[in-house]
Amino acid sequence: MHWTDVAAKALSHKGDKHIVSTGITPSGEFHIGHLREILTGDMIARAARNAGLDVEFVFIVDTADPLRKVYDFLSEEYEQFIGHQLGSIPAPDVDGKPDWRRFEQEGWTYGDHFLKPFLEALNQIGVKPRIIDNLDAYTSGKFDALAKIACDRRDEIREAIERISGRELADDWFPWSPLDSKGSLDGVKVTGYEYPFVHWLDSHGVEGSSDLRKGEGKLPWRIDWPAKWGWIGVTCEPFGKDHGAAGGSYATGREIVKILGHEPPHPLTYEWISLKGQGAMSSSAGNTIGPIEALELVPPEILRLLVAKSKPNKAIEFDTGMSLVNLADEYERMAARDYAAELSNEELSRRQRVQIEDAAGAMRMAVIEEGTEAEATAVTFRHLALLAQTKSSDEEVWSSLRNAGAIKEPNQSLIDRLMRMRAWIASKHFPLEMKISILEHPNKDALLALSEEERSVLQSLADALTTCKWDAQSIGSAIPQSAKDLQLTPKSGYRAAYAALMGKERGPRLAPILAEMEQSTIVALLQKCAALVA
RNA sequence: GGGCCUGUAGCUCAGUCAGGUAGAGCGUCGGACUUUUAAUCCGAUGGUCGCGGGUUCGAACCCCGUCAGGCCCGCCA
Repeated sequence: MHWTDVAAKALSHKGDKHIVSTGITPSGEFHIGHLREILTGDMIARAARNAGLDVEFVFIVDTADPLRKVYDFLSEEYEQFIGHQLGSIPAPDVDGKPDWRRFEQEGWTYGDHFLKPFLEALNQIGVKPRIIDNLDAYTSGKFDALAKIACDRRDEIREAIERISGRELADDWFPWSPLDSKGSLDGVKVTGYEYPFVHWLDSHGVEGSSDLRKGEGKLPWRIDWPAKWGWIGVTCEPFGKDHGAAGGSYATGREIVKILGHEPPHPLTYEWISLKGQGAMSSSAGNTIGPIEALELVPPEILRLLVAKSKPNKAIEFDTGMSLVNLADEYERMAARDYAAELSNEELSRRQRVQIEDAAGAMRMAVIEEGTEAEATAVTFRHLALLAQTKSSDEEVWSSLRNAGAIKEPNQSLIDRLMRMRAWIASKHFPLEMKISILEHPNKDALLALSEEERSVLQSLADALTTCKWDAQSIGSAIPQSAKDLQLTPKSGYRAAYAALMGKERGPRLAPILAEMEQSTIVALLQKCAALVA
């Protein structure tokens, strides 16, 4: 059973109606690590719907969280906003300075700034959650009832946190962080509580009262989370391994939510996504890849497959080089399989059956449109990479594929793929290994690796290409013909050509590539090679 | 200090919850395809299941210990 189906089954034991929730703090650029959070939730929701449950998927944007520090991409002016809520401060402009104009005229906030591109990415990748703005939830009173319970029963909550996390809370700890006279959550002392007011004294010496009903403050994270579960009615939530450890916020949350009068959601802990060779992603270290950037290179269904095929507790290494090619080709192979037919084989061992079911499950989760069948495009990533590099216009790519019988007309997903392929080739991420290049000088080692017979073809090949018409078709027949003229197999001709022109044993189809180059350059290179081994 | 996760073929991982002859995909190697040689098809190759004990007729799986990597117990997907 695919991991999403395991989760769906667990949910079905608890009831028919479910709310799967995810949440992210928009403190900086979103990266593909965040995509795992939201895709994990989306996939569980899909699987649960497949299992006949009534499921809603929500995404909570934690705009009530404070700005922790002045990040590298922010100007010093943000110093004044430390401790202020992300949904109530201006967004940075291109220079990292607060954009007051948009803030005042359009209400464009820091949270909006980072959320917007992420929502666009979600749209592309087929995730359609109900979005909850956490700051709005506070100010509109959604947290009121549970915040009251938390304040009333603060001793029980304090005891739970201290016991489970093993840390000691300060004497003046209080389960509500009021906003101070300047709008900051930092350095505020709670001096008293009479519902609906929490009285406070701030770092400027100002006293005031925070109204729970109006969200003039927020619950600290370890209570904020279970309170969300409560008022939204969350029954399932995936979260990163940081929250999942013993003593972590899920452990305290599951007890606190009971104090608040609700049941804890079904948990699912997932591992991080890291960038190959660079460790965990972190905005401050600058080693991130944004969802938008990733989607410029990778088709969305392939990004989904990456998450779907890995069990949540497995760390994922994201790599924009060769692994991406392999992943994309794997998608094509998996899309072309007939899982029902494979499973109808009675002789399968339990192990083989599980592997087929998992592959089928991963493909169900990979498709963008829920409930549709993955469609194989009949063109591998490798082949498309080759065509994109040798054909300057898209039409030439399609006509090549038509001639090969791979397609009749390109469908939209193939058109998108070619567009992304071109972006990938132009980017720094495109692997050298995939790059097509014709040698400038003979590669002696490659020539010496040829057999005597193969070497003897070189001269014949040089001659054939000197006289041949310079188009793909003529070149294509000249290569094998030059070997046949010597009573050798076409293979010898190809091997000689690859060694001489690319310094490799094999490679992509040569004719169309050569046709794009100068005949005299190619012939000169072949002559040199022939002379070298003569 | 306490706890969680991970360690299985060259690589990526299933299989561990319900103990019963070690499984996939990729790669590699070989063959086929007499002009599309990064393609496709067929076949083969490949593992002291991190290590050491224990329980058992039988352990990758359960128990104890141990090593390595990652993470949590302030904030972090």
